[in-house]
Amino acid sequence: MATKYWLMKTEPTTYSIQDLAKEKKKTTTWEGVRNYQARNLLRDELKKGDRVLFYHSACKEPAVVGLAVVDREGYPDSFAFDPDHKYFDAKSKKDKPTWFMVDIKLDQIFAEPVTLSELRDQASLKEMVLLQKGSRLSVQPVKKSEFDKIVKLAEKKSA
DNA sequence: GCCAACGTTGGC
DNA sequence: GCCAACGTTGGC
Repeated sequence: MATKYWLMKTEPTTYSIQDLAKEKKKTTTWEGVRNYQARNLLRDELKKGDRVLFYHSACKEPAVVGLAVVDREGYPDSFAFDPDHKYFDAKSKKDKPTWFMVDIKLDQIFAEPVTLSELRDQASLKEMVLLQKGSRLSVQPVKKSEFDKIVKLAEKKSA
């Protein structure tokens, strides 16, 4: 199976790439996705070894801040089963879970994040899901060419 | 803090 | 099945 490429959004005030770097094995569960389109991707499409652009949203400088790798493929989001947790969802049953999550592992933190406005400046990135009007999918597919371009932009900035 | 865009809910 | 009301996302 060919490696696929994804972009995953997080609000850094909730969970940042620096938080991921502090994790014992630099891995974390990616729980709390409560959107069906994103759920389908987590459940069916993200495969171990797939590459991830780690994106900070709803902050001063929205940007791709680094890279991660899918460490565990989709499995039921157990946070949905905990009535005391903010991600609890009574509709999701253990024998028939509504929501799924993956685990991801840090690959690298960019020395210089690639900002949203820099992404918009690139003609070759015009078709990125992230840049489409009204797009707010928190897990979204990325083309290999887009992924490679962004890694190159990050390298260029920190060179 | 504002507000456009989108997703979900629920009455009918 | 329609659609208005509401809640959320996320850039600015």
